[in-house]
Amino acid sequence: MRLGLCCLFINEPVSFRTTTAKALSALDRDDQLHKLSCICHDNARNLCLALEAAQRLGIGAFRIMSPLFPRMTHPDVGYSLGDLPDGDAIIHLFGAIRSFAVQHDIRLSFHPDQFVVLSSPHSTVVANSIQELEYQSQLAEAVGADVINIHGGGVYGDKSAALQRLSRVVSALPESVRSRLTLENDDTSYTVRDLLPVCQQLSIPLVYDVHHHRCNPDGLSVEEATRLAGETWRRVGREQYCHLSSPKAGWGSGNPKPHADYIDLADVPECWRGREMTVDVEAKAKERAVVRLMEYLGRERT
DNA sequence: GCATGTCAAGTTGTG
DNA sequence: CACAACTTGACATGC
Repeated sequence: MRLGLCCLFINEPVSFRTTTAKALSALDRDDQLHKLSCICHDNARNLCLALEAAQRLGIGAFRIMSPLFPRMTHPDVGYSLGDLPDGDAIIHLFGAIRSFAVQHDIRLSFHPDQFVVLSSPHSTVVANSIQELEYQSQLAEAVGADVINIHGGGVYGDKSAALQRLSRVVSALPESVRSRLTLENDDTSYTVRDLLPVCQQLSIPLVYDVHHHRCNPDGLSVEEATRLAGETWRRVGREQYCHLSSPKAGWGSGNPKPHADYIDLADVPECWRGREMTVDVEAKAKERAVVRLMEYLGRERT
């Protein structure tokens, strides 16, 4: 089991910067690009630091923050890598990141946020989503990330119609996006059972989030969901990817959806132990939670 | 300096 | 019907 960290560290000196469209809009274009260039360059350097820290801690995967290049697809202040004064230096850093990740076998992924909705009935929402996916696939290509993971999106009162729209949009995506795209079961709308047919039909792997499955069950057992999702990965010859978290308020009462600081060992499925797979740890205590889980699992084995 | 409100985008579910 | 949750800062502003 390869354990992964999501986006941030709490104890390591790694931080990512961002900016807002509003702040940028007060500047003229040259100043905008200068500011963005500094931020992107900084973020690329911090991504190097992140991978070095991950390697040192024995973390085997890292999810890269969506706004690594903030506001890149914004209609007013958007830009491309070539527009940035430090573009060449950034490309150089990306090459270094890529080879470091390969050398130390750190798997990289992207997880666009909730605004990427391919099942939407609104064509502008879908068009913006595709543009965002193209941006992320460009970065993914540059740093060697093999996964861009998204949710099914909204239901709009008719799940099968929404799934049909999703299928149609996914099958028409550019190859640079499609070859990395994965679908994940969520905690309100789309379950493993809902997404499996789409994934099977389009040869898109399914990221199995066991916490979402427990919050939003579909009749499949954890073992069945793990196996069925695993087949979508085997079919494309890639290592299975799963997500894991523990409920902040426990399973007993209240809302189990918010994530706890650490992973409760009891929430790690029995059938995952010793299995060849990547597991992103979604926990508030970030790298400390990953390290603690590694220690738990290691201790358990002896 | 430090605290606080704000930030592109979508959808669902709750109060 | 309005607003928080998702997930979470970091930045900009104002004291």
